Amino acid sequence: MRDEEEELPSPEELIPLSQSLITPHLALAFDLRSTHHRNNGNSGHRLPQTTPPQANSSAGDEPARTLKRQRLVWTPQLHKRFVDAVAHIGIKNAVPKTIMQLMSVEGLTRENVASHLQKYRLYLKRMQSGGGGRGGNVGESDHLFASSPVPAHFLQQTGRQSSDHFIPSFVPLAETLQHQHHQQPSQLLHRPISAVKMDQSLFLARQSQQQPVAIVRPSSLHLHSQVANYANDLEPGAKTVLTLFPTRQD
DNA sequence: CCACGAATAT
DNA sequence: CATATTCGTG
Repeated sequence: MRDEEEELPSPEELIPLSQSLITPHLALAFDLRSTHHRNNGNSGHRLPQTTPPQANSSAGDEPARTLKRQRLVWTPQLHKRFVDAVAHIGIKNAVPKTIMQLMSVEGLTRENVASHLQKYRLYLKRMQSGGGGRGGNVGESDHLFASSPVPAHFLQQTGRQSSDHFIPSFVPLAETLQHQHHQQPSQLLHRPISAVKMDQSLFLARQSQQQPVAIVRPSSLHLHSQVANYANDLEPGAKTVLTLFPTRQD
């Protein structure tokens, strides 16, 4: 009944959703002083990321220069959101933009998702290639992906069947989410999250590079209704999947 | 022109 | 190896 996932069920899991990318500055702060729940209260941080390499010098709302986007670190939690999103729109409809919207992670770009999606697909493929057998598939390299259960239907389909079926009506979640509590980005960071964990340090540690890394942390309120719901449904063995999408495989 | 995705670069 | 960026295609 239970799977053997869950590497570190940190409070973050329990915390509602919505995560935001925090700035490199903060990331560095974490890196330097590990165990400190320094009130980063700093909410004034905006993502340097929204910076298209060029143009935009007019509107005056985007810093637009001098800052480049940091490498995004996909934490298990973030990946979970990713998988949840993909699972619910159906892997068939899972394209970067849609996924990005469903995830509702501030600062997440389509490119970020596209890149991750590409890798995720490879992972799924690899998994099929020897899923039950031993032999080199699913190795140590898949840690991240292994941290989230694969919704059962992502695989297979070597043949190309009609997986086109009904797409649940709650798909437009993205928009629902947005008009639910859409707060301004800046406000999201205002929360005095007490549960900020240091797993992030782990990820930072993996980065031997000197480039600043953007990490994510669970933020505060914000969308928790529906997203949370579908997150629960992820558990296999329950009523799950059928409501979500076609379990068409043969 | 935009978005996707495979290939390629860092 | 993980993520970003490029590039061809639809």
